[in-house]
Amino acid sequence: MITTRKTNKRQLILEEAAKLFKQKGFGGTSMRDLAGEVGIEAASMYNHIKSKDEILELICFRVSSTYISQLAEIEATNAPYVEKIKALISLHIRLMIEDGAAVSVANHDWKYLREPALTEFKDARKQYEKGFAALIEQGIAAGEFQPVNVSVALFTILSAVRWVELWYRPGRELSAEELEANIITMLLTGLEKK
Amino acid sequence: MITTRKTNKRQLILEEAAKLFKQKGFGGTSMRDLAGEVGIEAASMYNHIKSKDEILELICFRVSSTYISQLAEIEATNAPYVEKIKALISLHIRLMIEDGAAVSVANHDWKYLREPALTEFKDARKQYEKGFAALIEQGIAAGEFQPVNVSVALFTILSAVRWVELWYRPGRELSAEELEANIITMLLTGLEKK
DNA sequence: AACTAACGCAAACGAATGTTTGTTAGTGTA
DNA sequence: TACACTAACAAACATTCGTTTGCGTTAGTT
Repeated sequence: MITTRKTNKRQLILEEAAKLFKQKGFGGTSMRDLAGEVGIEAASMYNHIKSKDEILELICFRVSSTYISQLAEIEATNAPYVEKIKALISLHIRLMIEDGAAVSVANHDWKYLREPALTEFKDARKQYEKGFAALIEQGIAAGEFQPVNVSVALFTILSAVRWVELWYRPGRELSAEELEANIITMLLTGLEKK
Repeated sequence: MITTRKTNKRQLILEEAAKLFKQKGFGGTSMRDLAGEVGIEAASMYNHIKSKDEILELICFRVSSTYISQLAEIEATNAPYVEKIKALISLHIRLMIEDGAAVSVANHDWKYLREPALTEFKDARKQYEKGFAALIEQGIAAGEFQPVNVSVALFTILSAVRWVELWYRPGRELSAEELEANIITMLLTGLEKK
């Protein structure tokens, strides 16, 4: 029988940590809490991870690098800018639904990262925002979008997509697809009837 | 000379607490940190406040009751629903700019409230959201709005208005009025050019 | 001048924190 | 059989936390 040696317990710790950090915050989650969830003692966790800070770093950077690589893929297509923005909104919603705990942590607890990880993370986020903003800017230049302030458009979209975390639960009123369609309608065509 | 006895130091504590909680989170802010900011020792703060929890409660409920009373005023007018929604968006932006620290705390750290305050706060928020949602629903029924999903519209607006906290600093590119106009355009008429 | 209340401080409290240490049982390999 | 490695544990570590206690000082009141 194959043992569970060289196990994926490290992965389990990261998953449970993301859930707890989302639920109670980084500072509000003790190593003993986390260990309890994993099913071992707090001391035993140090056989699998270096520190509590390392856990936070691993979660945050996995999320940020996912966003950045997906942005690059979308940038590389030659669809209209409307479609690129739709794809980005869709990416955010899908990632939030599939990996909500980790995304939440990257959204809220990144500020507890220690240097140099903190600066690294902020740079990565800025890089992502720059790329996203550029697509909006080019879309305006191409006549596909209204000439709104680019920062306002960018942050409105990024924020609007965050509440999915607070709201979405599997088996709720709206399916993921309907949810996505409604948010895209709201952001691209607005609330007001013309 | 009028003394500073029976002083407003309690108010000062609350203001500094809001700033620190916003900056470092409730759990990340120690009473010693806060005392340092106020200019006294941690022990001395207990001459002015009952506990750290009380500070959080005072901040959160001041914000929530402001929102609720302002919503009631807007509900009472008989402007078109478009104007009511605009007024609500404007309220959120203005409050965030004028009292950003407290609003931030009420948005992020409310989950550290202890019972029964926690339930009270959640009920207040739910009440506010219900009232807001009703205005959107009536606006749709009146033919002023597109028939989007009401929850999606509500949370998109509420979230979109939150990023002002992360972004706005006095003396930045956009004035408060321009900012407000841009966000309203984005939310009511959408990004896409028709 | 005597009293009182407000307000500050230093010191200490127990509890909880992240982490280290020493040890042990089990497993794969030579 | 012998050795190395993995992974678990209990116990203890120093530090930090929110808070309490006791005591001094100051300022307004009688």
